[in-house]
Formats: sequence, structure tokens, C-alpha cells
Amino acid sequence: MKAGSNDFYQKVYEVVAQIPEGKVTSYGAISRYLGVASGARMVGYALNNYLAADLGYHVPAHRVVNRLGQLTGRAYFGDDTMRERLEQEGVSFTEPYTVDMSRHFWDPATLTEV
DNA sequence: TCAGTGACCTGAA
DNA sequence: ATTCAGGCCACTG
Repeated sequence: MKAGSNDFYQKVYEVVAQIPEGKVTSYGAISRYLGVASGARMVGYALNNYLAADLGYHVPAHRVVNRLGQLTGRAYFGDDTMRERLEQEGVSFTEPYTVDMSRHFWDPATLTEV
């Protein structure tokens, strides 16, 4: 494990942990909020690492979807685990594995406004 | 060390 | 409007 990048990972976990229930955000939004506009892929990588590392505190990684609202990480969560969790929080889907972004999209920048 | 891969995004044809 | 290609940074083999 490398130092430095770990901080980025931690930041990602922090932001994701701040996502309200029934809301979702995109990798690009998080990466831009962290200052790394082109690091969208790294966000997903961080979450993947989280699932493998299991930090200890709860990180709603299932609330993080791509810009299209597709549950791209469902395969890593376990097929329907991600979808069921979102449904449990009151998130609606336009498609079996696509979240209604126009209704449940949440931008990390909201943290500063709050 | 070099090369390939990835839970993505943006721009151009 | 849709489809294709490129780029981005970090990690693994």
C-alpha cells in the first residue's frame, strides 16, 4: 500500500459517508469535489478497495453510481444487494439497475452550502 | 521497470 | 441525436 493516495481514499470514504439516505451521487462529482477532476476512476477504485479492506465504519458505497445512474458496482456488491439497499432507502429506479438521477442525485458540493 | 487494467467522464465525428 | 475514441491516476503482475 502506498502513502499519499491513501489520503485520497480516505477523502472518498468521508464524502460517501456524508451522502444522505435516499440520495445518490456520481464518481465524477466526488472526484471534482476532491479536486481531482480526472480521477473519477480512482473514486471507484477507492470504493473497491474499501469493500476489500473493510475499514470498520459504514460507508454507503451503494449510493455511489455513475453519471448515468447505473449501478455499475452491483457486480462487486453482489448482484441485487446494491439495488435492494437503495430501494430500502426509498430510491426509485427508472430501470431495473438504473437510479432516477433527476430525483435522487446529490452533489458533494452541497456540504459546503449546508 | 514496463505494460495492462479499471465501480468513469468528456469531447469529437 | 447517437456512437467512437481518448484521457485520466493509481494499482497489480
